[in-house]
Amino acid sequence: MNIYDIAKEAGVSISTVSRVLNNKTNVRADTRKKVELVLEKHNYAPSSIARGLVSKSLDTVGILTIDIRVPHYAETAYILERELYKLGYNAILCNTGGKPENGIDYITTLMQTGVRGIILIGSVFQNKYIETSLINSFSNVPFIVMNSQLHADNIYSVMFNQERGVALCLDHLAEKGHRDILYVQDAETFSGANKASAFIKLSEERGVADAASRLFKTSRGAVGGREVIDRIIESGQSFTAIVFGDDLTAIGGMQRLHELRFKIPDNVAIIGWNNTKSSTLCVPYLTTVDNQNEMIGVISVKLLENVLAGGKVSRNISIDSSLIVRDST
Amino acid sequence: MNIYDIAKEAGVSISTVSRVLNNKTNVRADTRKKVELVLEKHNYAPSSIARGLVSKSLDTVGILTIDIRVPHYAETAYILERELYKLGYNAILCNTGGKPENGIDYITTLMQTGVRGIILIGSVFQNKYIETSLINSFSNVPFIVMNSQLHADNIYSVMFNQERGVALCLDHLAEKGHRDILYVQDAETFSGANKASAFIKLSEERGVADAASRLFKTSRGAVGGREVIDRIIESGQSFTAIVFGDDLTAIGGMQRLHELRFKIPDNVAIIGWNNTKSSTLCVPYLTTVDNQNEMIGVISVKLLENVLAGGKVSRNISIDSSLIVRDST
DNA sequence: TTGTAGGCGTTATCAG
DNA sequence: CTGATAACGCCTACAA
Repeated sequence: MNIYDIAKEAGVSISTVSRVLNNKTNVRADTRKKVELVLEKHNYAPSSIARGLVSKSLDTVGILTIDIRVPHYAETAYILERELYKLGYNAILCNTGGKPENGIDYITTLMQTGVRGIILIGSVFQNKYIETSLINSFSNVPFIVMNSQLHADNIYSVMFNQERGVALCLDHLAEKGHRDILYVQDAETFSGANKASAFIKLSEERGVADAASRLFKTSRGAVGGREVIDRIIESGQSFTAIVFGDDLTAIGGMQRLHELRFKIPDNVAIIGWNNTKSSTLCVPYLTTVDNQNEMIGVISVKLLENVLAGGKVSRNISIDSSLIVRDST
Repeated sequence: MNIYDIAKEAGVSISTVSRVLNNKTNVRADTRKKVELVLEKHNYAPSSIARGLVSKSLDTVGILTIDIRVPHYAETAYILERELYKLGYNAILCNTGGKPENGIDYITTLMQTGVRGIILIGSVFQNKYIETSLINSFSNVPFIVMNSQLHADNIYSVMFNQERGVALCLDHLAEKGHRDILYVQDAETFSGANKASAFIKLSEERGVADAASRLFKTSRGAVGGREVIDRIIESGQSFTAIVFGDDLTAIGGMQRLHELRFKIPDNVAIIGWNNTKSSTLCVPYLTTVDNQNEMIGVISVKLLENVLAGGKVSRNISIDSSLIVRDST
């Protein structure tokens, strides 16, 4: 069934059918009715592909993530997909595995298929070379970057205010009487580095002498969390509280501390990040930074919508947060 | 840049360019070379949309899931996306939220956009009405159903052998000396019901009197797990081991049991299901049924590939599993 | 208000 | 082996 079949059966031309299909105003009421009847009778839906050939794009948006299996990313992808669908867009999922070359490959394919825009969940790309390559090659499609920052005319970013999150942690811990606070960075991403440098900066503002020595790095996840605890203890660095870059890493850390006979929160206070499901699956329940996932997702899609509508938009949006206090502090 | 521009620059006709683009054999070597040079020079990629207009489909596959935030589904979606991409297909993500009407809506849209096939992760649909509607409306696209069963000419299913999984649990627990084994069903899905009835059947085969009374139901997740423990105890039903339909539910159950001063595995043995990340984030580490997620995903895509290639395929594939024994039993 | 004709970028058919 | 030319299904001037 195509537009010609409908036109023939309704006794009108294809232009008229097209007008009805696209809710144009210049159609006489009874003509419209006549066409609509046929449309409904056959449950007709126009071919997106043929439409796309004219508009040079499909109603799709690419979602790039490093790995949808990471709960935090899945959460975001869910929100994005839901919001996009409300607007009539389908979401194309891409897992880059953290490899820039995969990302480039995906973006190339996405462009070829005529996506309306591309949303990056987190730091899919991390170096200037790729950034520039993006700028030069794909300037005709808007990119929304969540929690990361890239610079080009067609790039817009929605960021969680990491520094504010770190400040909340430090203030909360200070209130609880903690002086020796460590930070564990578990990702070399933009936001990971951001949090770490905020920690150093804010610690020093609060009078900590050599804050950089209170920063430890590890890999994200329970294993990384366990492993870094051993290294911290080995280092001889004193501590009564540890802030982790992600809940899972924090949980791994808690496990290891537990094995080493530390009591949480009596001997050590622990704060996680992202307010994931896991943070209430562990014992004790984890105090964590709410990353405003829902809000960032909704705003990202809204931003894309505005950009596509050609309206004036702000290029960088920053979103504040709160600390969710539970039993680990 | 389109095929005409390339043709002009290479000094050939668009037909020849098309032939080169599609690796047809009937092109003289030097002609091919000439065209390829221009192609590379401009980094040319043909429009998928225009291609789609001819082939009436795009290189996309719809992935329908209830909720990508469920770790088990995210895991599956990741595998599917990866395998599909290897084959040159983009994955369109759809979260139905468990509502059949959403599912219908998504499928309608997907058809309109010309997907090559649709893969359902789990029981997205659950009643005969919708099943029939599917059959009638969308018979021109193959559906791959994972861990659920629907009947129509264009439906193929890849199933984890639930009954075998339950058998492994019962045998393992029997070996550990357990007689009073309960099963907690945490989903009214096809596979959920499947496991539950397998439990009853196998228990009775093993000489349990009123196995049905040893089946409890709750909602999936930690909260459901906690809640069902209270009901079990209230019921007065004796037990020394509990098998849960999902890890998260099992973890909730363990938490509650812990609060009630039960020792795991000394007083109660616990088995989860799906071998999720969470199963090694809890204390004690959870014994769980490996659901062969990876295998099922790979095979599902392979099956779709074969169907699309028009080859002979088996309509129902069943996959066996193993029990991962950890500290909770 | 309605209809006709051309174009969107490919692939496929059929001559040459 | 290569090149016209006609689809594919829709949208959009432009004409009536």
